[in-house]
Amino acid sequence: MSGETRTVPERPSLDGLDQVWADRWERMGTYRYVPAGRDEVFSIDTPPPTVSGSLHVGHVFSYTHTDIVARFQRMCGKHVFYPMGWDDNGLPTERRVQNYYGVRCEPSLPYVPDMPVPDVPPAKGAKPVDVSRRNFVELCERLTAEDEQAFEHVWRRLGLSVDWSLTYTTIGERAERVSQRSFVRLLHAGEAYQAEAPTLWDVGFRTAVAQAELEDREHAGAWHRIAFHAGGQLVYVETTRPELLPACVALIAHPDDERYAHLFGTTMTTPVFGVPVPVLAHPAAEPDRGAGIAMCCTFGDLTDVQWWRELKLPARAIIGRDGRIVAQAPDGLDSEPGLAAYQQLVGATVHTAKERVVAMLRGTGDLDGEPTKTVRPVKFYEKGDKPLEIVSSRQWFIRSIAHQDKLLGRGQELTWHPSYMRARYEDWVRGLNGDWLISRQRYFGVPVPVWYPLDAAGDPAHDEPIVPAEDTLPVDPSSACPPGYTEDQRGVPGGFLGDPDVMDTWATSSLSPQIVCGWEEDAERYAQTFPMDLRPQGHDIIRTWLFSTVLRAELESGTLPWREVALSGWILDPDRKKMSKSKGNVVTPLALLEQFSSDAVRYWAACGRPGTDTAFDQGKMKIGRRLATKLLNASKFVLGFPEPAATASVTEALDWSMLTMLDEVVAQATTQLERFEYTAALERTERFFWQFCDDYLELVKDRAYGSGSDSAADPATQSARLALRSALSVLQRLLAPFLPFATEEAWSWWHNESVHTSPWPTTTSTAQPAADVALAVASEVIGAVRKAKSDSKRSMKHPVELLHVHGPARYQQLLDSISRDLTYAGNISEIRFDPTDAAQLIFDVELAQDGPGLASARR
RNA sequence: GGGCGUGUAGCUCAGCGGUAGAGCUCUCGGUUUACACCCGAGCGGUCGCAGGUUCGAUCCCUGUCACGCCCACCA
Repeated sequence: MSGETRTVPERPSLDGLDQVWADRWERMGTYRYVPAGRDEVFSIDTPPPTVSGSLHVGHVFSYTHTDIVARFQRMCGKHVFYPMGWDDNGLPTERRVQNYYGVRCEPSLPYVPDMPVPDVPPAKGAKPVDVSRRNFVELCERLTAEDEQAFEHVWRRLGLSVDWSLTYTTIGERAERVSQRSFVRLLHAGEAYQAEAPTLWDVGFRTAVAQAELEDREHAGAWHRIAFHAGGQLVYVETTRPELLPACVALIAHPDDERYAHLFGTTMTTPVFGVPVPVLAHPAAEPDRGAGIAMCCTFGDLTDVQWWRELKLPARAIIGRDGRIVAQAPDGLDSEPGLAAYQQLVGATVHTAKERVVAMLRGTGDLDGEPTKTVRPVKFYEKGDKPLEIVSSRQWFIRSIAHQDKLLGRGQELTWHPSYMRARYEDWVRGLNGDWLISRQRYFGVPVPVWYPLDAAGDPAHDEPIVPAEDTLPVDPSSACPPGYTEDQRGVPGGFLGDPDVMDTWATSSLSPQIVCGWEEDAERYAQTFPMDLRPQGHDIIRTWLFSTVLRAELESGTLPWREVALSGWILDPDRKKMSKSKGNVVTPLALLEQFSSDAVRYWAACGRPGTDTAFDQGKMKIGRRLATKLLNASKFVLGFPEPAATASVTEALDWSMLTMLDEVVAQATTQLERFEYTAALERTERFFWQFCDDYLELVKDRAYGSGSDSAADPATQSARLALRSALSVLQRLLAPFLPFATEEAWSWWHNESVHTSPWPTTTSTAQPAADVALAVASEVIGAVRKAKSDSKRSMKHPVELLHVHGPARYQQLLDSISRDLTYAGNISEIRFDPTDAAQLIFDVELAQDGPGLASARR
């Protein structure tokens, strides 16, 4: 026995149920994972929300979808493995900690044990306080722990049926160990490697970023038409980045472009800086763009990188990691006036350098006309606020290009909800243009677990990394020593150096299945839960989280990480715009849950199908609240009738009919939930439930009360009572995944155990022939009677003298069998049936004479 | 430029080969002891547009327009 039966209240209410049941579920361990064989387990790879602020309605929306499926599977007898995770790793946390505590990470500083927590909020206008990396990480952990508590509170209140004892984080010890172990193995397998290469670089965060984290933004710029020289000959090039002129290594036009064909193979000189550069042909040059001839710089964009690589051009990098022009003039720029010009740019930002170069071009007369303003898409790091530069640096990569075909195959094996989302994954995999860059020049993340020996000159041997043994993980090479070295050898010639980088968040969160399933640490659990059953996630992170998780599982175990993936849509505000904080239209989830009740908010969420963007709609929440309240009232009403006798059986056509219809609802809802069509399952169940309340309950009331003196013995009364309770039991369970609080409350009025661990209803009724239409016909009759009364503006209680029914003879017997219920529900004195040739039933309703006499309705 | 999705009642959406559906809104009516956080009835649509297939098309095909999203291009 896991709970106490609660009594049916005088006036059932939703208010307060959320808290009562959330607490009780925790106490009773209702959602605790109970280990079982793989076939009996349903494991869910929950997306760990980023803990850098607060949850919003979009989270509530998508996590509810997963919970509905989890609850359904649990009731179907599955041992549901449903953990929650927190993504506290990475840049969003760093940024938040910087602002919240007013600190900045300075890796060169020593660790200060027991450092006092900075004042919160920091004094206005105060300069950020520099703290060591380890102290910075401690502050990150401190702040995320607070946020995680707040998040958990919301999730419990929403009624997510997660097992909180399984909670993981993406920066906890276990996650770090898994992340580093996988990295070390990939390194040994040759699937992880480092390379010095041009990489996309965010100058604000001063870190490399991956292809998957890019986004295009409209950025204002201007076309500059500048002259290149060869003897007396001029060629005009149009560029939006004149500041890169000193980084120019070639001029490039399309091989078929006759305008420039005569120049291919010749050399021209850059204006101002006087550097000779070759004129080359390459098919990536587009004759229609600008002047048709491009200035290739190292590096202005990815096309420059392509040309540089394929045409084996020299590197003349001029932009440093801080986004400023580096002091060292590039090779090839060696003329007196060229160097003098370059000196004026050193230390300048890209923006300032551009102005200065333009001024110089004006000075030498090499700027043709005035710059013409333009707005064009420019690549940004999705979390950054300055355009990305391309900087050459040493970085770690995981091979993905080599596995493209295999990854496409995995995409085919995976079941997608909705199925068309597969196309996005395939587009992404086909469009990969490089391996996955996983190293980041940041602090709060899982460290790259390698050291490098230092040679006699103190230079690191990057191609001979010292890799830790797996049983020593996790390690932080910035504080731990490699085997065979002592700490005093750190950074000295002949000693060692730790890799200063951390791995990108996705490099760890892509291992969420391995982290939660106990990979390499709990063989039993791993066998029970991996590969997992379901990955729910947003469609916006197919190219990041979904892709990278598939890749990691492929590399680690040669399998898919899960069987199915369910993509949720966006929440749109009522103006059909995506809801976002910046627009100020975000409502806090807790306020909604309090205002409408958790069940009501869940109902709204359940109305959004997988992959479909859904409007934020408080009207839907009101309807959900109405449904939940109705369930309480209807349950109270049904349970108010005496229990059916032990010998009771369903004997009446109307009761049979209702139960037969309900059977069909069960069958459909079950199939739909198995297919993640929870919206359809809810709609189907809800529609039946309202017919059950509006028509069946009204029809059967009198019979269930038992009007005669010996009512309890009347089989018809017993039939009604039995049918009512049977239907109620099924309906409460069908609605349980959607409205866990109201259903649990109403279920507790007559059961000891939780509805959420009760078996999902099955189709069991032994329907009698022709009984299946009785309720439909009865509803039709009642509808006609109600319409007649409504048309003559009478109360529904108003007596009907005569109900005259015309129609096919086969309805005679059916009408007889339900006439008792009909006469009560419609307050009808007499029902007369006349067989006719008509295909349908026709009703003449004769109201009692107390004013305007006869009304009739035809249906 | 490529791909995907969506266009059905004022609103939110279901239906996807056989006489247009639900809820909300609106109008009218109802002190019916499960529920006024309620109940009943009604108004409301050439199913984006144009062709085609079919006995028959909202549903299938082709084209087209509009909106949204993803990807690519970014000299």
